[in-house]
Amino acid sequence: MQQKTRYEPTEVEARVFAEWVEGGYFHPQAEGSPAENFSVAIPPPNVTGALHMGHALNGAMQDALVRMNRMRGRNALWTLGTDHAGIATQAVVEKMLAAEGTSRQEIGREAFVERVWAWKEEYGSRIVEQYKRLGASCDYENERFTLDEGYVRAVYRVFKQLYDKGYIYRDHYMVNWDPGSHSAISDLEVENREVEDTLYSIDYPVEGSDRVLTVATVRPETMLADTAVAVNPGDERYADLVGQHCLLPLLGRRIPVIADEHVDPEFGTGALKITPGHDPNDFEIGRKHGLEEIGVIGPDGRMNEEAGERFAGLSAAEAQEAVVAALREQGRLRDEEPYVHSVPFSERSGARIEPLISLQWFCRMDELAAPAIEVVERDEVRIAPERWKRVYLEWMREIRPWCVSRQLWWGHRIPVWYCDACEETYVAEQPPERCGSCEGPLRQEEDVLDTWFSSALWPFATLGWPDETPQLRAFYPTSFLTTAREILFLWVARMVMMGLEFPGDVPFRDVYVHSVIQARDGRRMSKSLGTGVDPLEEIDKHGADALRFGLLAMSSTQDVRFSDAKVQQGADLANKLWNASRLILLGVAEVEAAPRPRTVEDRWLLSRLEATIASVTAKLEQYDFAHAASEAYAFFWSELCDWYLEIVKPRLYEREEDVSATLLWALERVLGLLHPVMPFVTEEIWSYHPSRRGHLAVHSFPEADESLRDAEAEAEVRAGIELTRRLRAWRDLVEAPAATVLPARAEGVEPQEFVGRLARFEFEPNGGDPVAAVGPVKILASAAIDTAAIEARLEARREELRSEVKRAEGKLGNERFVERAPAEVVEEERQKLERYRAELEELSE
RNA sequence: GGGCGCGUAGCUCAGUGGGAGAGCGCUCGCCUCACACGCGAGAGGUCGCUGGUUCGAACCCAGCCGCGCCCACCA
Repeated sequence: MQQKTRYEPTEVEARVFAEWVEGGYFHPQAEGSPAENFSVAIPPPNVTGALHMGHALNGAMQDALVRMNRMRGRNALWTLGTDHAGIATQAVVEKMLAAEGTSRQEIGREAFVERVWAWKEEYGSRIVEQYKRLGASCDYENERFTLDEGYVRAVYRVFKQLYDKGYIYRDHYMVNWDPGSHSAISDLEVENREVEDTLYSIDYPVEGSDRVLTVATVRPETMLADTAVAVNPGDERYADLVGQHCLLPLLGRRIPVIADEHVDPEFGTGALKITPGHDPNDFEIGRKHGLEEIGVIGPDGRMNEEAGERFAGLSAAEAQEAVVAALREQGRLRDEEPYVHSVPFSERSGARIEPLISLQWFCRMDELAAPAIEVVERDEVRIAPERWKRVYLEWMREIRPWCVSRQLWWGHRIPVWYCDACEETYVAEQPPERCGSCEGPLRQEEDVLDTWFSSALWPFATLGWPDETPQLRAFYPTSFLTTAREILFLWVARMVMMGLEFPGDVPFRDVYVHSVIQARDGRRMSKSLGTGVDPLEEIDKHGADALRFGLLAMSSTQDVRFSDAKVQQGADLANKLWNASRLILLGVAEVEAAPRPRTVEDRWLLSRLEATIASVTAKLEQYDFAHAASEAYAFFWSELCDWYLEIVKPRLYEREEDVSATLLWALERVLGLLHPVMPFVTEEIWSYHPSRRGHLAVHSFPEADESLRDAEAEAEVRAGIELTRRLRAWRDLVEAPAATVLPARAEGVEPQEFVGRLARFEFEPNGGDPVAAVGPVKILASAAIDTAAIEARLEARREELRSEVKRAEGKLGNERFVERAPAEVVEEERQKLERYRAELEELSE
């Protein structure tokens, strides 16, 4: 420590982390109640994932709270694990197969799933290792995976029970078909983008008449699946046509003209083609009117035989061209114009969603949502910032059935078995041997469950549910959850519903929706845009503590741009901590750390320290990480280092025992206070502290001692600091050489000893004539002072004072202010005015 | 279409009713025996615009302009 004037994080972090793990500090005893303990279930990152800035921020927040609570002596559990991430993981392995010139279809389901497991064993722990780099104090002894054995059991139990309650059912229904991943996806995985398409107007002849109904569409190829034309029931233009039929161009199918409120008479011609098989709105209308549902586009995105010989086999895009050409040929194409509208795309594969009807498994949500709404309304689950509470509630109140099946191979294969012989369906946690009715063989459902179905169970499945484990008793409900707002519905809401339905209690007490860290230029961080900032690179360059401090300091309730300056600030703070600690630890006498105030400055420092502890702690508890970090920084840097250490240096050099004890005490408390934010550097410094009995990670967290607060000392030292500043500014102004000690004489109150020392003034009782006055200090003539500059300085100060006097006079001259403002505000203003006038008078002498 | 958020110093952001702040950057002076990743001193803002409420508005209200996000079934 003696020689190292720089803190080198890379030399420290891996070693310190290993010590923590060896100490077993991250694996708490499963004892006590959830109210006494503290637990967090990490938002499980995808196994395919690499640590990105969102993980790092999220992790820094969780770790700060987990560490603080662990230091407070609570059993603190931070459950770690990964999500099998169906589509993403399957895509990675499919890509590998493609590179080998094969495909999953070629090798078959069983071999494919084996390949994915092999991939997982080899690469799946990458992100876990990356969390360690961050210093995350997760329970690495009990890492979970959403497809591990116990977890699968929980998933099957949940599926079975929801099925038995009648919530889970199978239906032919309109789904978002993702041609990219060849699977249905949920509404929440669809993003709408503005796209310019062509809006085609097509004439549909009315049967037995020479009239036509003109409909508009951006998807003319879907007309092949039209089963009606709809108009608004109040639309007089078409009132007589309702109940009649149109003849579908190209195919000649007879389709009814129906009336439905959904149709906007103002849009286009007021006539709408109805395609229940390929449009979500039309599907609803179709079901309402009992229309036939025809599918002309298959899961492969190609036209099927229903589209007719002429179009079958074409891709949808090709079919569009062909249909338009055919319509034009027949003179049915009335108009085409460019049209900008929003179009659904898959967030997973990026492909344009093909709405189509298919046989899927759904989960009815109304019954599950009701209690999940109540607990949030009653603040049994608190959502912060407050505005997200409303967003959550509004979404929950309009919740729709959840399509839980996915046409993938990687995931929880749906625990349903069919008997082809007698058409029985079995839903079970364990595979049934054979059909109970006909003894025939059973065939398991091919589809797997939506990844989010299993993530929804995360807080309790990781604790051993459905078994009544000690872990579940000790740590469920978990204490809090930090999350990005984009998964509020996808994940958070579903955990609340499942938690209430299965273990029977909320999954967490507090939800903190954190800000999004954008790229430096304000765009979103994204791999594909190349705008991402790699947290591991930042850790390599500046250390994990620096990144953690930076992220917490830049975090906010609103989105913020990634700030290199804040990370640098964190690195600087680590270095400053190191060097201030060197000064203290290498300089102190051999004494016990204890508050031993001898001077007013000691009392000031202790008072400020306790105030800071109280404030920073309160901010951490309120998830106000940014202010917690910057307040701790400001106290340590400015008050402790810039002022107190400079003030007590002479006493420290003499190895005075009082100041030694006080400094050791203050250092211990500062290290403890900062440990949740910067665990590595504080732990490293602690290893040199004479009070050390064990690791800082499990040392007690400082609790503010109100008895050390001292308003008088604070005021007195504040005045001394202010005077020192003014004296320094004065010497800068007259360009006195930095090293020269200037003569001065104090009049009235004698300033504290440190004022002269830190401002480099020597106070003499006598001496010559004063050339200037700074507060109670008369500065005496000396060769080092440029007298011409003094007058300029005086005049500048007088000007400042005149303007202040004028401002205060104006305010106090306002009768209504004096009458209506609170008395103490008016009094304060009066005192200021007096002070300014006095100083002005003094300077004008 | 509905909702939410934001516009404060050159940059990134705090500040939600009583004299405009931080970090970085910039200027000047310092290698003062913990730290030059440092120390000291400064310069720099019509607080998006317009009205209103108030003794008093960056802060509350209304409207407008600009930016971002979420939700939504107008072809």
